[in-house]
Amino acid sequence: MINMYNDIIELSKRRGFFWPSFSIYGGFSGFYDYGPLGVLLKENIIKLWREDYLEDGAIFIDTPNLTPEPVFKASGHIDRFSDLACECDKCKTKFKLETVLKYNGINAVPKNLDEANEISSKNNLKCPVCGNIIKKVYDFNLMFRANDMYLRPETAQGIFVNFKLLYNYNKNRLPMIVGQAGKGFRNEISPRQSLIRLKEFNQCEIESFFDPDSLEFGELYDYLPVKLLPNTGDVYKKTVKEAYESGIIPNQAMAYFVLKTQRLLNKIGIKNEMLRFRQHMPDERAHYAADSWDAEALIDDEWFEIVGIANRTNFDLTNHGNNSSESMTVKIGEKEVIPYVIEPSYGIDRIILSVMSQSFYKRDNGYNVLALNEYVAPFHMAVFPLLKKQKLQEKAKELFSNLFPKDKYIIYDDVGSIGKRYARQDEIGTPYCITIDFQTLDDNTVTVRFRDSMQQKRILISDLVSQENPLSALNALKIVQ
RNA sequence: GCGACUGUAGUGUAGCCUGGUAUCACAGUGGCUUCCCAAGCCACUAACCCGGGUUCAAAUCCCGGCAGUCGCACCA
Repeated sequence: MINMYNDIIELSKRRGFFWPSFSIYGGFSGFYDYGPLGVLLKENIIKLWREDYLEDGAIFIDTPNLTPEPVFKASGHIDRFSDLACECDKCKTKFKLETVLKYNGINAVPKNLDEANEISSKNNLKCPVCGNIIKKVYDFNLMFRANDMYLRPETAQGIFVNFKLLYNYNKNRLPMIVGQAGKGFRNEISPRQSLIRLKEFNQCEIESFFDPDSLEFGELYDYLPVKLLPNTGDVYKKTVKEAYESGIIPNQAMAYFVLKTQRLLNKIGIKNEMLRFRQHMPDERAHYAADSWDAEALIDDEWFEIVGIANRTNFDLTNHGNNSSESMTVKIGEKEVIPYVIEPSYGIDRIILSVMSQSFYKRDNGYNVLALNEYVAPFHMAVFPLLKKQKLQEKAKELFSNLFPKDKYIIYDDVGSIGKRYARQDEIGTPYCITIDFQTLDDNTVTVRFRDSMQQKRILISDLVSQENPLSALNALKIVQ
């Protein structure tokens, strides 16, 4: 990695997409702020996600970040969302306990701290680094604790604990698709790479509930072939539909969400050739998952997980049913079942970084361009007076206020020269710039300048402001051009 | 968390070795210019990561902390 990535980090800070949090106090790793442009970009992405799932009849909720202990006791996060770890007294190196056991030729797999301590006291565990005997064994949980509560490591549990209310809302029908956009928190040991590994991050999760006997949803349709890496080691480039039909993706609902995710990510701006789906190896899966496929995006030359699509079976509902006062059983016809869950979980911060990185390029003259598409670009268009002349400024402001009621994502700029303003908009991804010049004062025409081709076209102001949607008028103009 | 390297205006940097409070560019503000791809000129604003030590004097040398990059480990 690191070429384009560095440019993105620098651009983001300078222009206001994102930057490290709390930097006036020396910084604090694992936390990032979204700036004025980043907020717009993020909201646009979440909006695409929400609208895409509304198409499937999804419903959405919003639940607390702080969550009481019993919820995570039931979900398995208290016991299993942690690593047994140990530390060498002498050289202070910390290890996963598993690593030290392997090093010492011990095959036992302790399930909890008691078992781990027992193994540790019966064997002399040598430190792989200095050879000293390791005594200190402890449990490192990846959740943040706040008094007797935990900050949720995923938004999903907020949906599971509300299953019955949601099911009732949904008129007792399956499949049921429920989404939540919100924050998740993980105590990462070493946060790295800006938005890639954050301690506090943005998630958009979908929990889709099914009759366990029919893990089927929607219709698979033909779409672009995409790289698929099942855990057999094979590599395919196929449409998702073909992958399902040839058994590479094991169930229809999983295939449906892989396909949906591919299309959504493409729409957001992840390039299809820089996207792949990789199935987890069995030992790689989360404690709740029976099968998992990650969508991975290419940033420079490294692949990063941006979406995880997991088959959670009825693991969560069964556990909440057993540990709470609520039964999670539903009646379908004659049978009583606990629904199965397929979960596509979107890491918004990573998606943002991927989109920016994949959209970024330098022109021959060295100037930056962020070729964001109109769905996610913070601003749709910019309006300029050619010069800082009162008559041009007035005319430009007039055009701005006529366009604004129809599209709020417009920016007015008269700072610096016209060339600088074009360059500035290129760098923040604005697809169209509209310039008022001296000719405008005579014939009410303006120039429209296209970000990607840098070409211009002159049109009548009235042809633009008479449109219900000026952006689509500009899109049409681009196609004609 | 370990190791190596690093930390100077909003951004990117020079200065650090060989101590004397800081260079340049871009961005920003004001002014002049009929100027369509980061134009020019003038003026202004703006920084030595934090703490301690050595010294008459520390951006510079020493120690500690914090943060970043890379490598190892970690990534449910």
